[in-house]
Amino acid sequence: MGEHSGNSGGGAVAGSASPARPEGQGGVGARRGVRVPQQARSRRTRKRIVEAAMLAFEEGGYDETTTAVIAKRAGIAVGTLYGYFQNKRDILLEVVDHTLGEVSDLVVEQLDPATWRGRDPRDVVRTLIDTLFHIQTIRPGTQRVIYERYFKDEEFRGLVEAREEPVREAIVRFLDSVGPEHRPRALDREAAALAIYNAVQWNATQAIMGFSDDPAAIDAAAREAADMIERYVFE
Amino acid sequence: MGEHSGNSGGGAVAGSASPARPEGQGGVGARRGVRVPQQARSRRTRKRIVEAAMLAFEEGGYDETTTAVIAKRAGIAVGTLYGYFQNKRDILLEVVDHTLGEVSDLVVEQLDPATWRGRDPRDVVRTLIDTLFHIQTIRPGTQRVIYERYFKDEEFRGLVEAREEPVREAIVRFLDSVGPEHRPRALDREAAALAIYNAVQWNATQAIMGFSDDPAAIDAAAREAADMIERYVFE
Amino acid sequence: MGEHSGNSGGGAVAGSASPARPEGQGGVGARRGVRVPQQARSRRTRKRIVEAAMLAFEEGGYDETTTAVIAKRAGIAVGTLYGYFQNKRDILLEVVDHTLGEVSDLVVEQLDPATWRGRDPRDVVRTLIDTLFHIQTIRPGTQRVIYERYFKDEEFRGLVEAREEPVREAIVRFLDSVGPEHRPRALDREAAALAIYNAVQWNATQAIMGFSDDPAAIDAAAREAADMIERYVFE
Amino acid sequence: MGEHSGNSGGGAVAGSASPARPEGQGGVGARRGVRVPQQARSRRTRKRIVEAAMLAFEEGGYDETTTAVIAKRAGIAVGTLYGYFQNKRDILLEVVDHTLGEVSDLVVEQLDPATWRGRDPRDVVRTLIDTLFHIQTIRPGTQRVIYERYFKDEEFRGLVEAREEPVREAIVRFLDSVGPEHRPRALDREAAALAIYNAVQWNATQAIMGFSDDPAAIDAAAREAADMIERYVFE
DNA sequence: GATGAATGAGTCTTCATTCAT
DNA sequence: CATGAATGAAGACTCATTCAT
Repeated sequence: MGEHSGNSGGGAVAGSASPARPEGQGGVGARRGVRVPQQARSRRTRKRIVEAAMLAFEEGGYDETTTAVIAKRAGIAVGTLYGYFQNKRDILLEVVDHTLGEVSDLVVEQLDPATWRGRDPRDVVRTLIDTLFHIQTIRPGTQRVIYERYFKDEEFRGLVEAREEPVREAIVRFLDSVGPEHRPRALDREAAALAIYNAVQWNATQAIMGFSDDPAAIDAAAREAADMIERYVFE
Repeated sequence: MGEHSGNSGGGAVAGSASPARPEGQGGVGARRGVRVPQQARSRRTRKRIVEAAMLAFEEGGYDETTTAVIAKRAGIAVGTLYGYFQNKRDILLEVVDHTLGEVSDLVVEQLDPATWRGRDPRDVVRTLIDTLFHIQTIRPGTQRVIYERYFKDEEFRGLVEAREEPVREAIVRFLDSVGPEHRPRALDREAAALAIYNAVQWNATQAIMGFSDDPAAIDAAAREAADMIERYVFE
Repeated sequence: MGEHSGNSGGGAVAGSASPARPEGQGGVGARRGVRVPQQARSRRTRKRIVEAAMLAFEEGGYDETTTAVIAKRAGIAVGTLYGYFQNKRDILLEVVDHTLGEVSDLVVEQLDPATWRGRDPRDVVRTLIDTLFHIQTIRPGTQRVIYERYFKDEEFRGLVEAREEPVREAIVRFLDSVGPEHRPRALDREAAALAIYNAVQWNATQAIMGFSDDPAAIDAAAREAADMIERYVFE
Repeated sequence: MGEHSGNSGGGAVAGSASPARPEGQGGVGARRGVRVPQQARSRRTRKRIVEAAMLAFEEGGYDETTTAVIAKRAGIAVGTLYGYFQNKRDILLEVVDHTLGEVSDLVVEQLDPATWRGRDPRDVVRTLIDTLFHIQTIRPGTQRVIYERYFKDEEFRGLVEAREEPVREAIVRFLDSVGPEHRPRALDREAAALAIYNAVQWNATQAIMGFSDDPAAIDAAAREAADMIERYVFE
């Protein structure tokens, strides 16, 4: 449950995020020598790479982080990197996938319908907004990298969106859970969830990135966003 | 009024956007060797650079556009570029400043209070949202570049935010114009304007970038956003 | 007779082709850690390596073929490769030795004097040329590799020449078999054989590589070459 | 006449040898920033690059010569190299084109029909063979490189063949010049020229590369080749 | 002021070979 | 003997910036 769903194993991204280059499989080798880790040591190395890269990207951004730095942080040689990943971008893909996986799991967990049965729906909205704000504070550097690459790399964007989907679905479930007695009007749940997600996400991002040193300001922004969503949902 | 306010002259960005490196130099504000164009030809050259860069960034993104390409498009030599701008980033700064200036002017104009006096406030909200959506369609490539650099470069972000301020102020004025008879509750106008701006902006961006080929989907997203804001403002 | 003479066993090249680095080691001729296979399985593994390398070089060339690919094709680990061969080049040496061994055997067999006794000498020349042309069609990729390395690697060249010698000797025997009644003049058999071999070889190579898709053109080239050699030998 | 025809100027190869990548021309720039030298200094730099590369390839081969070495020999920075050539291979292309151009000019000049009018045709054959042998001694290292790349690179091969054509044509003219009174039979001039060229070329290459230290052996090989060609042509 | 040739540090990536398990 | 993860030197190429003409 703590372990984010999907990508369990390690190579999920390589498999799912790059379907564009099928690479026949039949020929010489599966993905030009990229190790499919089966041994314990191998798994550990892969993990170290991802962790090193995560920290490095977090601190320095993607472009600014060289493969050499990642390798050094992971305590391995550059070449070893390329035994596990096709290229630098693929490392980023996995790092982001992993990070968003964690985030997604967290949200889905926190928005678990079971926890809000019987509670005041308005309270639940606050929880939702808090959660959406909170996840932006996790690895802000990585969030920055995400925005940086989001519009530059179609595949990257697809990956991010795939990871955001469970969150949007959780919002849909949340909307469903709000009894009609509280919702005076019909809503296109999907469209509403998307609108809510987008609205809150960018308000959160701006608050976190802009007022990182002023928790009160962040809170205020969260409250304003909650206000907006409440009225949207309940009135 | 058509000419976007501020930066009138050309070097405004260089002066205002880079306060981090004051570089006292001369009283005139001239940076090391960077020409402050006074002659007509010089002004024209500067303009050509900015226009060439704008197109190039729009089409290819910032990192992908080399100074050589900008120069070629501007019909000048690379070296000449550096007679007008300290470095590539400063060109971007000016391009973005210029673009956002246009955008800002457009919004402020379209949201001119004079036009909405007497109209149904809900109509005005639609207009607002339409406008905020619309401006994202102007030079989408440049918008992409903005997101790409936004969190990478503090100064860049400051510049963008400075250009967004008039828009937020227009929203404030708009809120003011909605008579209390339509607003059942008190609003922190500033906070609300920010929340609205952020909410609409990201919904618009996602819609534009994601459904660029499906105007109906964009419209639907705009309507959903309008719905959200309406309830937020009027209920 | 099917099995090409020499190199029967597997390590012949390693022993004979590398006299440059004597490396006394043991009396057996074992090079540093390189296994001299005596066990059946070992011999089979070595064979698989050579076969895998042969195919890989044939398809992709020498430089382009990585040791990893060879290993994978052979169904073994990279490390295992180095249990049988000192380095990649030594594998090539053996591959080429093996290939040229087959070629050489084939030529010697086809030019077997017994078969041409009594036949029209001119016919025999055609046979000779046909054979020399034909052998170029066997594994053309490997032929390409040979030309590629021929002048880059002294030892390699020595190996190739050693394998070509039986062919030149067969030509000498062939010349001898042409009764003086058909040869109006004296010939330095060795020199003539070399001249013939070189002349035909390059004409064949050019024809095969250049007109690989046009058998008629290859035939024409072969006829022209035969013409040349006939006049040279018989007039 | 001394200056080899074609490629006079410097960029001929870039234009003629790479028609495979047309590069629309309309777009951003002609050949991604490759300088089209117009200024004197530029022309000199280009020449220095080609000369440095020629020497480097001659001494060390193509693969073994790094772009850094070429640059250092040329007394310039690596980047400068790429201002004149798209990549390392293109430098080779020009070097080889240049070298073969010289060779070709030399042959054509030496085989100038005017010089052999009235002379004993057999003498002329000797001259021909001598010339064909002689040209192999010019920059043998470059010849080696040619063989090394010849079958690895289609475009490269095309370039070489284009440069060999004038030589083959000269041989055709030579055959024409041999009066029918000396040629007892009809010859397909084109086919014969090719056969002759191939035959002599490889005999020469082998002699030069193999007996580089033994002029007598080279002479002997040349005589044998001459013998072969004479009989082919005259009998 | 304009030009555009020159610079060179900096990047990613490859791959033959080794060696701990 | 086999394995395959790890190594790391090496190389081609880029591009913002400078500066001699």
